[in-house]
Formats: sequence, structure tokens, C-alpha cells
Amino acid sequence: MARNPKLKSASHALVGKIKSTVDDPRLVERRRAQITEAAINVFSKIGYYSATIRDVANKANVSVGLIYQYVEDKEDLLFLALIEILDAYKRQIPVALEGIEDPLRRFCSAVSTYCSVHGRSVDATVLAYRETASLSKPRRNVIKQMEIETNEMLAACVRDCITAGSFDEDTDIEFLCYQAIMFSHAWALKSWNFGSRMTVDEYVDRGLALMLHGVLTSKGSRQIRQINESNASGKHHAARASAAA
Amino acid sequence: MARNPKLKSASHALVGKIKSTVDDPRLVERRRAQITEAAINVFSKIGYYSATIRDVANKANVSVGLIYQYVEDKEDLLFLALIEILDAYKRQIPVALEGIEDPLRRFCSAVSTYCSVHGRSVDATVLAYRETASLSKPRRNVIKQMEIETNEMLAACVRDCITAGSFDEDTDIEFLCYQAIMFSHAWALKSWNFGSRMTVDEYVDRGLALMLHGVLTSKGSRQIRQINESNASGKHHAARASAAA
Amino acid sequence: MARNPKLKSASHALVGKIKSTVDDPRLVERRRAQITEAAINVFSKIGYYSATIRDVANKANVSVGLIYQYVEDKEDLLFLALIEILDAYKRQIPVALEGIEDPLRRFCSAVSTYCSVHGRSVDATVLAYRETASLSKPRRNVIKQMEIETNEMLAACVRDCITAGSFDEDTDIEFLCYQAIMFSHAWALKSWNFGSRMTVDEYVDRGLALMLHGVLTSKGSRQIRQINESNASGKHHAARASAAA
Amino acid sequence: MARNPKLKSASHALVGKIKSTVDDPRLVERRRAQITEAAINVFSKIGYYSATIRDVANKANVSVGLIYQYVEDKEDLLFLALIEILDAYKRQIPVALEGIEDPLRRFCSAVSTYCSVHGRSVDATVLAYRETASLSKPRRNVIKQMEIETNEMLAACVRDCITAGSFDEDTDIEFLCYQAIMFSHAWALKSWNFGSRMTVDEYVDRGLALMLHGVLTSKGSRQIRQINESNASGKHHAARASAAA
DNA sequence: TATGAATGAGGTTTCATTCAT
DNA sequence: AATGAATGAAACCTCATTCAT
Repeated sequence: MARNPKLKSASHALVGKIKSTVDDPRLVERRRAQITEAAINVFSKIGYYSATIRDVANKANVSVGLIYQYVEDKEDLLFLALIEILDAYKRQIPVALEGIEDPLRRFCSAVSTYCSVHGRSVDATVLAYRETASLSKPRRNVIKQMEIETNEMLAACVRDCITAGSFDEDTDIEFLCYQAIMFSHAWALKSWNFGSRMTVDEYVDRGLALMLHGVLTSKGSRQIRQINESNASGKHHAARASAAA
Repeated sequence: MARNPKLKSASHALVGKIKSTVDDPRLVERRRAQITEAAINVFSKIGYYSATIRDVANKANVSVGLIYQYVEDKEDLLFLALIEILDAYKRQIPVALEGIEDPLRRFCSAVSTYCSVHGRSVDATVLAYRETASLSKPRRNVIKQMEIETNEMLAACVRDCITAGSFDEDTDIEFLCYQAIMFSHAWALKSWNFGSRMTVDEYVDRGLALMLHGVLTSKGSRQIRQINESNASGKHHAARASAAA
Repeated sequence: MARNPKLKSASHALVGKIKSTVDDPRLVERRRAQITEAAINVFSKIGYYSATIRDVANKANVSVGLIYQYVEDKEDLLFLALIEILDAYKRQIPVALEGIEDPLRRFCSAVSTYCSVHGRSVDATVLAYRETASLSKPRRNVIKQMEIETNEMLAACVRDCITAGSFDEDTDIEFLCYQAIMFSHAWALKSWNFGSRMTVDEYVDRGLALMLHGVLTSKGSRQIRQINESNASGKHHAARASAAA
Repeated sequence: MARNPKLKSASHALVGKIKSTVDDPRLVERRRAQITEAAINVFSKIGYYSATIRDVANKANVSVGLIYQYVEDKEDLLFLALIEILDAYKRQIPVALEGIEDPLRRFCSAVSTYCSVHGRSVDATVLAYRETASLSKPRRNVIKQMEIETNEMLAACVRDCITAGSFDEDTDIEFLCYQAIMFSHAWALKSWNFGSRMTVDEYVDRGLALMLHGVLTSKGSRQIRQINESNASGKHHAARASAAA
């Protein structure tokens, strides 16, 4: 039941469209990663428009000119940053689901990972939210498409839950997924409001409880109770896991 | 049971801190409204940073210089815009609740209004999301405070529902409110994804159904069924109402 | 036999295409003249590419920003400069011919003026020669067209000479005009080589002598001798005239 | 009566002043020729300032770094290009005069060659005109000196014509030479205007006719008629010759 | 000797802000 | 009070030049 994690190529193709004066593809990849990392950092902190190319260059410990050998535009920098952020989801969720067989647990894990990936770098997610609009239309569409693809990973979990009889047969899959995703985004967007009151894990637990009431079958409800119990006893492990992420 | 709508003064006090070279307070208010209107319009469309003062001046049919007689900064413009947007919520929700006695209906109406106010000008809400971070820290806090105050109107509805026995006694009020608000924001933020698939009303209905399952008492469940039935028969009215908004 | 000097409008129309953020047409005209003057000066001395906008701004005693309110591009500056240079010819030649009736004298005066206008600002002419190629193709064509129009003023003189029987009937008008114009450009282009050896007047006299041998009729030859004699006695006047130009 | 063609050394000495990090003189010469060729090509097409070192490197199929091992400056590249262009004249004219004994024919051939060399690469000549001013003063003087030396080859022809009694004894040699040279440059500079109306040969014929009227003795006039007649019958040969050039 | 990635000074351009009218 | 021309700091981006390999 393990899914194919070979999703890397999609964004690779997009990034490949950005022109570079440097030939060696290894170097291009390494430098771009270095620059993108810095860009995410800087943009997250002070915003895309406030950040200067020099800010990014300094953060990346390279010269301004170097950046322009791997990127055509300042907008390219934003594009690379957003792609990397969205890509992180696509890479992390399959990892989190690895080894988990039970569909309901898979769903819960996926939601939890969504929140945690956000939590790892709240600023980056907020960046994705704030600045997608600053892109050109075609690129904005690329980002939207990536979001949709990521969301599909969650939808697959939901479908499995229905097949397994844990969720109602007439569950509106898309709608449920969307609420789950918004729920996790909310953590990132408004962590200034919630962060002080609860941990991510508590946040996820409560959110799942709220959302699932509407879709759980009686069998599903029983399972959830078991899951919560085992989670409670395995808290140490969970804590460690989320810290490592 | 009508709440005090005299909240206007709060933002007024804040706006009052913005210096103007013009003395006549009537004129200041009128001009600021004119300029703010234009600012919301322009910022919503092309973003705060991309918009120039001249853009705003043109939209407002005034000169660039005039703006600087009612505002100190470009940031002031953003601040005024965001305050006006948030203020609209505070003004509209009490109006929507007027005359409704039943707490559960009040709650549903409030959520619906949240979404609809957004819907009236999706761009403006997105603006609030995107650009709050562009403010100076103290002003960002002011905006956050305003959000919290607005949310309190929803919290009051929830408390009434608990008192009336429609919601569980151990409902996490803040958490529920927050999810409801995120739910309505989601409509604005992602209407590009959902707008084509359903109307605001459908969106609200489904969302409430999902969220409330977790908190409704058996009494509450019965009420909801009644509400939905009466809504169904009163669709014309609802349609007209949302069209007028 | 006086020609219509109302040629100003042609270049005016072209200049009008350049966008300005300033509304008052009087001011635009005055500022553009001021800036163009400075641009000609600076570009002539150090070349279009070596000159910076700041150089031009300093020379014109205005700020850098001001220039960009009257001009879109650095290229606009070059365009304005070249148009002004070519326009000077169109303005000066009719003035020089004013009051002269005899066609042969008119022709000689025209050639002399060509050289003198150059002489007034050799650098400007060299600029026109060097930098026309730096313009975009459509603008390069505009400049070419202006040159052709200017040349036409000389061609008219030649035609009159033929009609009056001073030049051979089978004179190749275009070719003769072109050589005359090249001859005057040569003075500008290579004045570093000739300037030390003779005055403009001497240069023109010799050049005309050389060129006209091929086209003068016997009547024309007689006239030329008279002209040269009267010129010799009227040297003072001529000197003053060329100084005033 | 053949002149010494050993003029190569002059420019060689100049080029020798340009420092190179490479020792082997053979290699230096070969590489410089390769680079200069590319530079002429690129500069001619898009101008000295618009062209980048990388453009030249690409055209020459070498790396950017390699260029800087044979040249100190971008200006060196221009200098090399201009020297090569002027040198081509010095090399070609003696070749064209080879075997021609009659002084008047030699003069006509020389003028024709001037135009034709230009014609071979109009762009290169225009380059020489436009960009000489972009050089440092000492180097500009070097180029001027080279022009003067080249012109001297024409002057020698004129002197021979005078000695042979074909030209008036009081011919102003320098002035005539200069006009002849300007005449040939004109072809290059304004070929956009003339190129469509006549061939180089026609252009030269007409120009010589015009210029020589003023200096030909009666003997010279007779010779010219003969030359023109023989030219007319030898058109095939001439056509082939100009094609080969 | 040849390469091409890296540097950073400097140019063009924008636009928030001022101020004379 | 209202206008809009003028200012100039600061941003993006280019490209000649260097230098490690």
C-alpha cells in the first residue's frame, strides 16, 4: 500500500525552465539550493518586496552577481522558494506514512504531518500564502497545481478510509480534505494566536476530533478511541518524531 | 439580547493617531474615507508594494500631494485600509444578527455573514491576509486585536448556544470559533478553487454540518434539521439576501 | 522664391510620442529643451554609452528623477538630441537663404551653411554620425528621414540652378547634393585634420571650386568668378554672419 | 615604380605593446587574429558598447578567460579591431596597383579599391568611424596616424599624376586626396541610401568624373576618355575583380 | 594554456516624499 | 486646502575582470 515517492521530477521540470549561465548541472543544483534556502529565509522574515537581492546574497554568503548566474529575475527567486516549500510537503508526507497500514491512522498521520511541516517553518508557509500572488500568472498556476497535487495525497487517504469502512460512504472527499488542509494552514497562519495555548499535537488532536465527528462510522469511532489511547501511551515517541521533523 | 454596536470608536481612536495637516475633522473623515476606499481597491488588485501612491491618488481622483495631507506614510494607507476592512465585519455581523433570537440560528447566521462579508470583496480579505505582515509591529498588533474583538462576537454566540443547551457543555469555545473563522477565511483565500464548484451558501451549509457534528447535543441536532428545512423553503429569500449583499 | 520654413511640426510630432508624466505642454517643452541641450553637450563630449544619466542631469542642473519625468528611457535622450541637431539644420538653412535671389548664390550659401552649422558644434554632428546606430530601428528610420528632408533643401537649390542655366541640364542632382553634404560632413568629422590648415570659408571655397567644375555651364563659371570677387570684398560681412550663426 | 609594401611592421609594433600572458609569439598571433576577427564581427553588428566580452568569446569559440590572456582590456579588443580594419587597406591597395603603370589609372584604381575594401565589409568601416572616439587619446592618435599613412598611398598617386602632366601643377594634393577618401567613406557610411540606386563601380565612375573635372589638364581629360572606353569593354574583368575582392 | 564560475562596482530606473504655488 | 513638479535614495541588474582549477 506504500505510494510512489517519485514526485521530485515534477518540480524539477519547472525549475529546469529557469535559465542559468552556468553549465554544470550539479553545480546549478547545489547553488540553486543554497540560494533558495537563503531566499526562503529572508523572504519569510521580511517579505518578498522588502527583501533585497543583496539581503539574499548575504544570507547565502555569495555575491549579488552570482545569484544572477543561476536566476534571471528576482521573481525567479520567489518562484524557487515557493516550489521548494511546496516540494517539502510532497517529500515529507510519504515518509510519514511509510509503514503505516491502517487507513485511518494514515489519514491522521497525514494531517499531523501537514501541520508539522508547517510547524517546522511556519514562516515559509506563510510566505507561500502571502506571496504566491506576487508571481506572474503562469507561475501562479504552477504553484496552484502543486498545491492540488499535494492535496491529492490526503485525498487518497480519505478514499482508503471509505473503502475500509471507517468513513461514511457519502463523505464529500474534496471538502473534507480541504477543511483538513485549511486546518493545518491555520496553524501556520495564526500560530501567533494558538502557539502559546497548545502544542501542535494537541491542536491536531482537537481538530481531528472536531472534523471527524461528521464522517466517522461507528466502526471508525471505535478505532479513533484506540488510536488516541495508543497515542497517549506513545507520547514520548510522537514528541521525538515531531521534534526530529 | 441585542449587543452593543458601539464598537466604531475603537478603530476611530486608532485612526485618530494618524496625523493630518488638515484641521477640519469633518473634512479629514471624508477625505480619509475617499482615500481609503481607493487604497483598498488598488492594493487589493495589484498588492501593497506594487501599488504606487500615484495609483491610489488617481483612483481617488485627488492629487498625490493631497494624500500626504491626510496621511504620513504609505504604510498609513495600508493601515487605514486594513482597519476599514476589519471594521466592516464588526459593522455587518450585528446587523445580520438583528431580530434573530434563537442562539443556534444566531451562530449559523454569524458564520454565514463572515463568509458573505468576505464574499462581498474577496480581494479585500485576501489583502488583509497578505499584507498585515507589511505593517510595523505595533500596528500589526492593533490589527490582531481587532481580529480578536471581531471573533469575540462569534464567541458570544457559541456561549449562548451552550447556555441554551444546543452545544455540549465542554465545547472548547475558542477552538470552535477559530475553526469557524478559518473556515470562512478559507472561502476568501481559496475561492479560486471552490468558487466554481459551489455557492457561498452551499459552502456554509456543508461546513457547518461538518463542524457542528462534534459539538451538537441531541437537542441541537434536532434544531439544525429544522433550520435546514426552513432554509430550504426560504431559499428565495436567502438568495435575494446574498445577492443584495 | 522663398521656401516655407514651417518644418518645425515634423519633428514636433515625433517628440510628442515620447511620454511625459508632466502635463503642462509649455513646461514639457522648456524642460525637454534644457535636458536635450545638456544631453547633446555630454554625449558629444564623452559619447552616448559612456555618459550617465547623472552626467546629463548635472549638466542640466536638474535631478536625475526629473529627467525621467520628461523621458522614458536613456534612448529617448539620444533621440531628442539627434532630432534637435538635425532640426537645427532645417531651421538655419532657410534663414541663410533669406533674401538671396540668385540660384547659384543660394546653392553656395546653403553648402556654406551646412558646414557652418556643423562648425558651430562639430561635436554634435559627429554625435549624429556615431550614435544614430544606437537607436532602435524605427527611430533610426525617423532620423534617416529627417536627413533626407534636410537634403531636399539643397536639392531645391540645385534644381533652381539648372532652371537658371547655371548648371548643366544633365546634372545628377541627387549625386551632387550627396557629395556636397558629405563634403560638409567631412569638415565636421575630420576637422581635427583640416581645422588647423584652413578656415571653414576657405574649405568651402575650395570644395565648391572642385565640385562645381563638373557641373557648371560657361554662364555658371562666369557667375562664380563674380561671386568670388564680391565675397572677397565682403569678407567682413561674411565673417560676422558666420560668427552670429 | 612599385612602392614598398613592408608597412605591416608599423601596426605590428603597436599591437606588440598589448601585453599577453602567453609567451609563444606564434600562438599569440594566431589567437589574436582569431579574437580580432570575432571582435570585428560582433562590434560591427551590435556596436562596441553593446557587445560583451562573452559575445566576442562565443563568436571566436573560445572562453572569456582566454581572451584576457591575449588582451588586457575590452578597449584592447577595439584597438585590435580598428588596426586590423585599417591594415586591410594598406595591404589591399598596393595589390590593386600592382602591374598598373599609368599614373592616372593608378589613381583611379586606388580610389576604386578604397570604395571596394569598404564595400567588402561596410560594417567594419562604419565601425572604424563610429568607435575610434571610444579609444583613449593616445590610441586614437595611433589610428589617426594609420589613416594618414594610408592616405599617403593615394597622395603618391596624385603626385605621379602631376609629374606625368595629367593633373594641374597647382592641384592641392592634400585636399584632393581628402575629398577622394571622404567620397569612398561616404559609400560605406551611407550605403543604406545609395546602395539601392547604383553599384560601387557606378558610384566610383560618377564620383571620379565629378572630382576630376577640376584638376584634369587637357591631356588628362583625353586619357580619362580612353580609360572609360577601355573600362567599358573590360567590364567582365572588372566585375570579376570586384567580386573577388 | 584554457576554462568558466565568481565578484562587485556602477548604471539605469522607480517612487515615496517634499514644497512652492 | 489642493496641486503636481521636483528630488534623490535605493533597488535591480549587467558585465568587465579575476582566479582557482
